[in-house]
Amino acid sequence: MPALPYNLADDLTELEARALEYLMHSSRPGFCPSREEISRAIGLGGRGYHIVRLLNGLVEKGYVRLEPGRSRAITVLRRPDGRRFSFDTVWVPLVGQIVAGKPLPSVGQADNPFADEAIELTRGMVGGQDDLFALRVAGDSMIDALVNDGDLVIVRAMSEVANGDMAVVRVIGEEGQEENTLKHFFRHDDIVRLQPANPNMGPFFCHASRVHVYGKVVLVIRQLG
Amino acid sequence: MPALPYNLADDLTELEARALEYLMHSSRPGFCPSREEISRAIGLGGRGYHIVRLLNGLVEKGYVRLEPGRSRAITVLRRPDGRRFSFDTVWVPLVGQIVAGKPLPSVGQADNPFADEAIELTRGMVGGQDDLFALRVAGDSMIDALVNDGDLVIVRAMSEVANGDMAVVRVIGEEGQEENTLKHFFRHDDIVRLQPANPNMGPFFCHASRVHVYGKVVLVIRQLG
DNA sequence: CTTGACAAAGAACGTTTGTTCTGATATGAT
DNA sequence: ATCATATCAGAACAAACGTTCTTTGTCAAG
Repeated sequence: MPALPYNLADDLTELEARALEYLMHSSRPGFCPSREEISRAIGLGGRGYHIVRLLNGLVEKGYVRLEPGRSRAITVLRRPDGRRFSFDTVWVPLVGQIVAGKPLPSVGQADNPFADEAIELTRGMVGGQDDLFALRVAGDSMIDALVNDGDLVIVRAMSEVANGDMAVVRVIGEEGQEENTLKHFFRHDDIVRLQPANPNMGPFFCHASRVHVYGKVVLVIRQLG
Repeated sequence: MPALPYNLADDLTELEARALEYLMHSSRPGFCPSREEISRAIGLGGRGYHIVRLLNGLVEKGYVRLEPGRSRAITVLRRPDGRRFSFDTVWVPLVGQIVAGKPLPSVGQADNPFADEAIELTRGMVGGQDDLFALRVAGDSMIDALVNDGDLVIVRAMSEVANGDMAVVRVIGEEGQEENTLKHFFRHDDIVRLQPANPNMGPFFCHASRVHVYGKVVLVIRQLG
């Protein structure tokens, strides 16, 4: 039995902890173990009264819930260390790339090669937030936001963000050129200050009418390997 | 029947789509519907041959998987719009902070204030990898790796990494001082080249005996919102 | 109207599952 | 050694489950 990566709550017996561990790691949609399977998994046999007592113990201590009258219906509520357990994931559509010089693709655009892709995240990572979309960063033009080529940026779509939020914005320059960036957003009356995440770099100021906000950056994910 | 928030794949019949919709939204760890429940949910009755045909259709089209010989064992593979669907998550223990000047905490250390924490990630994000642990970055000393204060670094524990991998390493200086960094790792005979992720910064060379590898960085996560 | 094709529902059957009762084994106190 | 207690395992039973066969109903073509 390998060491667990966390401390066990002290109200669990050895067998209860093993059963809970097994349930937590094996239970998924489409795979709900029966009592005999639990019994075998923790080194016991059969499906006799000992399993009934073991599961009742876990129920009374608040670790699992049994659906009465259903087979294979055991829901884990808390982990063996007592912390809440959930299995919630959300799918975030990958709407396209973010490139410094090009406009952002819109959701549901017909000719978007990314339209079919989506990123699966745990709900714990994005909170209960709605209106999320993902962008793949192309090029190293946003390196001052500590975001590099290939990184994923999860954005909550909103037209106005709070001061200090990291925002995906489009800046229209004096000569009409346009650029997307990721910056900390501060607005003082009609002047917007865009502050790079890299503390070694200075801010950029411009008039609010020249800044279009796509949304607030919720998460940056860099997959390396 | 309310409108679905996406377009249905055109290889699904009306009933197949309804059944898949029900499976996708009801299936969770601890709740796996039986065939009769599916039948009732889509407005039919009983558990006769029509349900067998319906499920076989979904299997043949690649939308679900049935575990042979198990009851209530239907895994959704694709959503009704054809996009991939999974619910797999893994828990990665957060073993502590990574600070430039301090040694890395070890897993299961008794006085570790992070010992109870863990990060839930989707399996798609880390592949099928094992021996993962998470570190919280403290301070901005690793900004040349595009990693800032508060970021989460998911590491696969290994004592040797391949050339080019982003690695968590400990460098022992000439005067005995030690430092943790995140760098791209290259080894040429006994000389190790540590290359910052930021292309604007130059490499660092040192003897292999002065570099201790903790593992390979698999994922960097920055939560902002 | 008749026929054939198809889908849904019901019946029959063997297996699985959960529950409960009972027996076997181990442990500890006296 | 004896007894009480606790725990695991097996047997018995009823309900649930999946499979297969059969029946019923619907619809379109001839």
